[in-house]
Amino acid sequence: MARDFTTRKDDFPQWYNDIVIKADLAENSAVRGCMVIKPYGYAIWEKMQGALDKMFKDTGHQNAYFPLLIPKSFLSKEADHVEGFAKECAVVTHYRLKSDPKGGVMVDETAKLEEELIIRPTSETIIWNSYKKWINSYRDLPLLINQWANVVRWEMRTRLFLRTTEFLWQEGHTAHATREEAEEETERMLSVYADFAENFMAVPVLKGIKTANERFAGAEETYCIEALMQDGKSLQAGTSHFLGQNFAKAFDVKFTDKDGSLSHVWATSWGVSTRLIGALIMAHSDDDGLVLPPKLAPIQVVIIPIYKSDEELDAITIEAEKLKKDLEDRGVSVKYDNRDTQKPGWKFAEYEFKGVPVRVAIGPRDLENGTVEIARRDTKEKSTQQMEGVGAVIANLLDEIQKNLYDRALKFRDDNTVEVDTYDEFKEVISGKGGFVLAHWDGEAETELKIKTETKATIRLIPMTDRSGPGKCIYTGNPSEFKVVFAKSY
RNA sequence: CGGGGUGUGGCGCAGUCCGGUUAGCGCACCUGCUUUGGGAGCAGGGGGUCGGGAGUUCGAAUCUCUUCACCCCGACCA
Repeated sequence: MARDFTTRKDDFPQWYNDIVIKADLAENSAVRGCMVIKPYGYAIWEKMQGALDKMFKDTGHQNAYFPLLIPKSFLSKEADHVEGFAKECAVVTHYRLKSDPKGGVMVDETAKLEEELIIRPTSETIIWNSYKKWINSYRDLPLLINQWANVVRWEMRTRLFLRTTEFLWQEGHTAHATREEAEEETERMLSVYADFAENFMAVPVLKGIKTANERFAGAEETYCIEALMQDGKSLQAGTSHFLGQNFAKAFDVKFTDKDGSLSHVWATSWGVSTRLIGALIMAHSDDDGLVLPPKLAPIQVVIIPIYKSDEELDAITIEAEKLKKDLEDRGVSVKYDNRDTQKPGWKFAEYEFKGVPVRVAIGPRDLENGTVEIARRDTKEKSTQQMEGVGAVIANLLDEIQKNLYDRALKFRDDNTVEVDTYDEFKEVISGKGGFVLAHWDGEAETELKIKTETKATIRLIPMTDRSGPGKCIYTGNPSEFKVVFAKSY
């Protein structure tokens, strides 16, 4: 096969980019920093949405939709929040254009907005403005809302899926009567994300708490899941925030409790974005292209006929359609690619690059022998199977691939997670093969920043469980209760 | 916003230093024939305001000025 894209070893960022482009997931658009998500890439997002949406509904949430545009004054109601997002907000200042004498159109300065609108970087403020109206009594709680939306954050540097100016995500926003309930919700949704990452994306994740430096602007506590990519860098795959009463106070959202007392409600927010597609790519794909876990693959099985004459194709099509029906009855998504415009070899390469988990080839030899050729994408193994009963074999194989991808990613993470006790060891690992590095830290934001400046590594999370015993901070030597997880990150 | 780079058929590039027939190559595209179990071969064909503007010159993709766009590296981030 002619190699016309980069390998991971050669240039990991370029490899990533080549996969996104060549697998036809997305491309850069005419708008700087914004991408076009192409049908195949969007199909993956739709699979993610489908699974997540069900998990949200199963945990009692409902979908709603709030405006894209937020009055500028709303953002400034919560001090930390505005400080965190102000630098990356797109602002709408006018509502009309007029024709330009020099040609084209220009902003009509007479159509200046009374109050400027910002394009949502996140929706806490516009949502809490509504919640004020919706919540009066303990009977209105808990309020469990999710929205699927696009948001805009004016980033300086962008990368397809990983960081773009506009991106798609879901944001959950909940209100509760007590701190405990809100904290439970925060952790519940973190578990939902971890469950999704591991069981659908086949990506093992660490769950934990962010340090103050990495905390969401306006949150009291930020929980996260972090996944290790093949280049040894960590990617934040989802966040869940305990917002305390910050937004309730900022937007004056109070409720009357059973005993007649009036108090501010407790809040959470949580989100995952199209960035997950980037995580998927960097966790599983190889030098032959994209590798998709069956549960998120838009096409799980592709059937390719190999033939010389129309008669041969007709005979193969009968078998192929039978198999397709059999698989579809088992809930498997199948594409029978009988295009005469591309050759079999071309199709093999194409679907391989697009990460289709299982390929079935049927040719004249198979018709004679009552067999099919099956190739799995994850290991590149090929085998010949009896046509009889092959539907069940393929269904099992899909499960096996799903599991294999997870096991492989978990092994990679285990192989790339080390504990260190000295700063020298720490620097050696971080500047070397990377990965997750567990080390003692004294809990000071300043220490974390110094380590970041010197090594580019940050604390990805503070473990919630599986904590080590006490020790001394690798940087300052001050006492530390347990080790935290460092890594370079996306 | 600093530093670097690139703009030439749909995509990727050569040509630019040192100006000179009709601006070339690969891929893709179209037609025909042969092919089809890992990106087929041969033959023929179509497609370009050389990013825009101004200038120098007998003559500009090439030199000068100007302008626009995009990419990469840094500060910020799901």
